[in-house]
Amino acid sequence: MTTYERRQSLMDLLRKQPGLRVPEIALSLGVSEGTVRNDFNALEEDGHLTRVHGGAVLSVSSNPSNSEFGIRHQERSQEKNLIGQVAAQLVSDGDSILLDASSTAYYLALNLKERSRLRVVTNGIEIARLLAHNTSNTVILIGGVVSADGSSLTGLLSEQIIDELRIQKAFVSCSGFSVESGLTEVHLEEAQLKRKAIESARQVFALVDSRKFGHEDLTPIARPLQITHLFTDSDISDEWKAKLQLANIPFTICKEQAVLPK
Amino acid sequence: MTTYERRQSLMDLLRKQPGLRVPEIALSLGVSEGTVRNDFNALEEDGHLTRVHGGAVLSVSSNPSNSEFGIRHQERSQEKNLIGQVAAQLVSDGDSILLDASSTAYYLALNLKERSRLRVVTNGIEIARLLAHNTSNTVILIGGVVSADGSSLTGLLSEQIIDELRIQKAFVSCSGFSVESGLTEVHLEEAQLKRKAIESARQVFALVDSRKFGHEDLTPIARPLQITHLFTDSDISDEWKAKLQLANIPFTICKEQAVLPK
DNA sequence: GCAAATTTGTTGATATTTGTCAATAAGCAG
DNA sequence: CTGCTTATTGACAAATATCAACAAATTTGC
Repeated sequence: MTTYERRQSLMDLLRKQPGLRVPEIALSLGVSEGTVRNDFNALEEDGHLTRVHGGAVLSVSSNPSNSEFGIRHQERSQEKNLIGQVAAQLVSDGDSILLDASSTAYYLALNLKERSRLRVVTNGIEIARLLAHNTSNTVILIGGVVSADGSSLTGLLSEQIIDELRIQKAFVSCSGFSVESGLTEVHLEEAQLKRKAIESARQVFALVDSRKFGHEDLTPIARPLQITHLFTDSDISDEWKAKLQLANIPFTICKEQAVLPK
Repeated sequence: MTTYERRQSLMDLLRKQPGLRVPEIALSLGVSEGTVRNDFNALEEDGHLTRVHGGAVLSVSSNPSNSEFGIRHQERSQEKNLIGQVAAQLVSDGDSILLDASSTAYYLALNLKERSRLRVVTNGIEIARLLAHNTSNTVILIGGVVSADGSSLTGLLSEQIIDELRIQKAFVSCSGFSVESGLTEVHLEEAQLKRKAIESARQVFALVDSRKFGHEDLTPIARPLQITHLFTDSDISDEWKAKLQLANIPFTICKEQAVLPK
């Protein structure tokens, strides 16, 4: 049995049962636990599954049962919140900004609570409600088809509206990033909207947590040159730092700046 | 059972009951209380639940039933729910319907949970999320400016979209009703949207709780003739019943004992 | 408001799981 | 066959999970 075949059958197994455990698989396939771990890690790298301590489960994106109401606010919340904190410093009272429906943008929005008179365009429902709560803001929610998790809006109906609005600063996330393709997105509809947004905005700020580096998804949404500045977290590898510098993409690594109290 | 599985089942449990207590869970899962605490804390860190002294509850963000943002469901909720129940009987699987952002329409939406393959157009955010949760539905949320209470969308951006959609049945509420002016609305932007909706819909169903009769507000949105059918509650006076009959407006009084197939 | 009861976070011990590393085996192009 | 890359394995150190015991913090009962 080749490596490829083994990994294929692992995925087949995983589709039939909720999770796999390293020792069991090693035993049933007659390979060492180390090999199973290698397989799991390789498959995770390619986005086919998600590792958990002791085994592996289907990755959240291909697991429909996991898509509960607005639940995407979990993974790497620490890092995303830091990115949000730092990016928020670019927004001043009265700015016209655009946020996509990503969870990173949500954390950014959380850090905009103190701002006033913002003019916000977004397709993220939670983001819209959060910022509309401050009555000095004007929040435009781009219309469209509601996603199953009730968190975002997409669709052709929305896009023409973006053309009619003057947006100073666009904050967009993505599902993948590479130096060659820039920002890439796995969801086609999201991608269309983001591309439109990036075109019409004066400045484009990319919110890219370190997990996204190296993944390259189907649809490119912004070439490296279109990115005004990129924000990421401190888990970024030195290798990627070098690559970003070489590609001449300005970036900021968002660290815990304040000393922990006590 | 792996850590992941255990935490997964904790979340499953939590969705079925309002809260979990540490000692009970420890006993029923056969782990120590310290482990349960670890689980709760980890799940809280990821935003899946909220810790309370002695246990855990579903976090506000993943709790669909929470209505932190001022939904004005309080007043006359009994009556509005009845109207919603009865009006829901007009909706069949696969229908194309329009709902406004009123609380009565929200109660109608609550009674549409069992329907499938609906095509829904609305400017009510809660309504959109509620119905989008059923993946067989297609829910279009009309874009626009988010109201301060985060419940509805209005604005010129939205209206052209309605023209492009074929809507069979429109369910609209209002803030006032008189035989002379028909439905009237106090909010100008809401009114514009509703007028547009009424124009383009095959059938128009007015959801008018009895308090609305006799109030006549600034902007007329539908003449009596445009109303296919009117739903109200049993608090309507005999005087108004007569007036409606005289004006030749078909109407239904929604009472408790209405069709209740057990 | 105080004391008892409960719950919590912490600590150290133990068991599992994980990543690393070097050695070996297997696959493959020339 | 030879040299090269990749895959696999066992050994071991680091990380993680669990547990029990205990002190600190919180809630409850009076």
